[in-house]
Parts: sequence; C-alpha cells; structure tokens
Amino acid sequence: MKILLVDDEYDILEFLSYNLKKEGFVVKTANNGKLAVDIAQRFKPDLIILDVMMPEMDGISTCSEIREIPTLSDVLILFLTARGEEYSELAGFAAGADDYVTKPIKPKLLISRIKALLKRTSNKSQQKVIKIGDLHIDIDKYELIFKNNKIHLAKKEFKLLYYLMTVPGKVFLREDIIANIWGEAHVGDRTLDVHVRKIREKIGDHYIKTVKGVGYKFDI
Amino acid sequence: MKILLVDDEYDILEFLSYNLKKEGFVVKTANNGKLAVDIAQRFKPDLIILDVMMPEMDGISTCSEIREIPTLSDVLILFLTARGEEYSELAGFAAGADDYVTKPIKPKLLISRIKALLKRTSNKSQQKVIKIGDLHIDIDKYELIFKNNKIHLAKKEFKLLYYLMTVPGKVFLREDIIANIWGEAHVGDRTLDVHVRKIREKIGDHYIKTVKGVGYKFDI
DNA sequence: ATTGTATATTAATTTATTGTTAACTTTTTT
DNA sequence: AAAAAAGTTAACAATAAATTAATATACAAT
Repeated sequence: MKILLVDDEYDILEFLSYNLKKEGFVVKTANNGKLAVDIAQRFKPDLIILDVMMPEMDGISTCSEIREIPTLSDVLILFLTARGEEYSELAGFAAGADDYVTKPIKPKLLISRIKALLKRTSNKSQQKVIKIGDLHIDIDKYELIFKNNKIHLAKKEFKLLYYLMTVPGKVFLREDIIANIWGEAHVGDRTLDVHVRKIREKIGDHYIKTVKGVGYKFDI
Repeated sequence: MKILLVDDEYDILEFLSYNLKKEGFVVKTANNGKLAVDIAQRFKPDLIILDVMMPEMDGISTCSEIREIPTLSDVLILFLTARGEEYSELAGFAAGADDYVTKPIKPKLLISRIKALLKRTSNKSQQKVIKIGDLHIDIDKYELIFKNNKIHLAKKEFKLLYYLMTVPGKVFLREDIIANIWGEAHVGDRTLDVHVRKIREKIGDHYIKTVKGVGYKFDI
C-alpha cells in the first residue's frame, strides 16, 4: 500500500514517514501542495495524507485539484487538521476528503484509521448476516438472535458486537475497536469495558473473550 | 449497476462521478446531450442522470430523444435541476423522467434517491399488495385493511407505512425514509415521528418498531 | 372567492433510552 | 507485594424519540 504524505513541516514528515514505513507502507513525501499533485500523478498512491494548513496552497485546494485528475479520482484522502479548526471538517469533506485526523497526531490512532479506511474500500461486499453458534446477527434488521430469541442491543452495543463478529477468533486491539466504534471522540478508559459488560449480560460471558493487555475477541 | 452522467460542467461530472464510483456504481460521463445519446446506446446504462440546463441540447430534449430509442426505452432517467426552476419538474416528467433532484447536490441524498429508484424497478414484481399479519395494504386502491376493516390513512401516512412494509424487518434509516417520502423538502426533525405516531394510533404500537439512533422498521 | 375540513408541519415539552464517567473491586502480571 | 489492566456498579449526562397542541397548508364544496 502506497501513501503520499504532504506537510510543510519537515519534522512531521519525518515522524509520520518513520511510523508508516514501520507498518509496511511505501511512503513518499511532499512539502507543498504543488509538488504533491506532481508526485501523486507519477506515484499513484492508494492514500494521500494532507495537512490542511500549509502556506501557498492549502490542503483543501490541493485536495480539490487532485480530485479533478481523472487517474487519481478514487485515491483516498485523509486530512490532518489542528484541533478546533471547525471549518476544516466541512470544507474538507466537501472537497472530497475520506477521513480526517486531528493534531497532535498519535501514530497508533492514525494507523488504525488508515487501516480502517483502506479496508472499508477493499471489502465492498460486507457481510450482512453473520451466524456463529447460537448467535445470528443481522445488520439490516439491526437484530441479534440468541437461541431463537431476539435480543435487544443498543446501537453502540450492536456495532461493537458486530465488529468483533466480523472476524471470529481474531483479537481486536482496544485502540482499534475504539477507533472504529468511536472514531475521533475521546472516550474514557473504561467505556469500552462497560459496553462489553452490557453485551455479556445479554448473551453470556463466554462469547467475548478478554485478551489482557491487548484487546477482545469473539469466539465460541 | 451502470450510470451515465450528463452535465456540461466538468466539476460536477468529476464530483458526482467520484461519489457514485465510491458507492460501487460503474460510471460513464458525457458533457453534452448529443454525446450522451451516443454513449447511452453502446453503454446501456441502468440509469441516466441528466442536467436540465445545458447549452445546445438541454436535458429535456435529450430525455425525449432517449425515450424514443427502443433499446433504451426503459432506462431510468433522473434530472438535476437548479432550485426554483419550476418548469422543469413538469416538463421533465412529461418528457419521461423518473425522478429529479435539485442543485446544489448533496451526494448522500442523491445516492439515496438513486438506490430507491433502482430498487423500485428491480423489484419488477413491484408488489401492489402486501399482506403481513393482520395487515393488508394495497397500493393501487390506496387502502389499508386491518383485521378485516378498512382503515383510512392520509397520503403521507400511507406512503410511509407502505415504504416500511416493502421489506419487513429491515431497519430503514431516518434519513433514507425522509429522502424517500419527502424528497427534497427540508422537513423538521420531528415530522417523521408525528407521522409514525398517527399510524400507530390506527394499527397499534407494535408493528412499527423504533431502533433508537438508527430508524424504524416494520415487523410483526 | 369563502368557508370548512382534512392533512401536514412545527415547536415545545416530556419521557425514555443510551452512553459515559467515576469510584471502587477484582484479576492478572511482573 | 506492587503495578497494571480490566471488571463492576451506579450515578449522571447526553441524546433521541414520543407526545401534545398549535399553526400552516392544501383541497374541496359551496
């Protein structure tokens, strides 16, 4: 997976580049919008990470320009914005952004979001119904059936259980779960546990297993 | 599903093309009516999105021309019109349009409408009568029978109940319901609730279930 | 055109559900 | 035994929807 990083600050380019390469991404960088557009056309990245605030040509303009290049029309674009720049979320999505992450950047969060983004576009055919053991979850009906009885789950509970059930047996990292269910929002340390507990109350303890220090997994 | 996009403005073609491709549609574009007719014959799209206002050959003429081509006679046609162009709605439907959306275009709304449109026709066996439990709804007669008694529903109530009944059990998102029943009009936040309540008053509470934070579903 | 009636929408308020946090406990790891 | 991580509980805050009543709109009959 190829990523083009665009930011005017050299330190940030270095820092992110290092972290992304460590994850196995092929990374190229550009320190301004003009250059980014040039490089993008030759490099053909899968994802472009754009800083919103840059001198001369800002991220939004760069994004709009990229979206107009037919060969790049479906590259993913992720914005980096400073917290509190209200405008950028709207303007960014309007310009064709796929996601955005606020600074200061936590590499792990960023990587989590990137993976979610890449995955979202690769598995188009998301499974609508998953059956495992006594459980049967249906995203269209927003319904969970457990031993032939409908169980009511609140939205967050449903999303969480569904997420874990998408790959039974796989351990999902706490941080990935949070990035997926909550996105940006800063959520307290115990919030996820409380939701897990609520689900366990309804379907029993054994389905959702804790992997201490790592995360949770769904298993029979 | 194949879509042919026709607009004279390059920006709009790009913008919509990007958004539609992201949804998994196969998209081709044309920047004038003449070209559109040509491409349509070879591409055989399921849906043609036509801007009404175009120099030389406008959307309405293009639409009429397409409707006269036997192999394209049942392609769906959706118009894009600028808000306030009163005439186009009437003229458009007269020329054989299936739906229309006003600019500025909100991609989510557009996609919602497109899906509704495609579904409506793919369900060739568009059920005129749906029977579920004690209910029996007949779209032609505009009639609802509940426990062998005719129940009178106002137009909006009827459309809403019918929409939910088309796929029993499936949760319809609030935004999709609104896009489908109200279309363009900006409708207040509680309007849908009030209509749901009126239906519930007539057929009892349990048929229409609320899925908090998501939408409503029809279920027995 | 005027009136009456049905229908649709909004606004204000209430109710219910859902989500989050904080404080404390238990379990696991080192 | 200490530290770290997760479990548990209950309080509360936030959110969404239900409800009600008041208005607005549309439509038909006169």
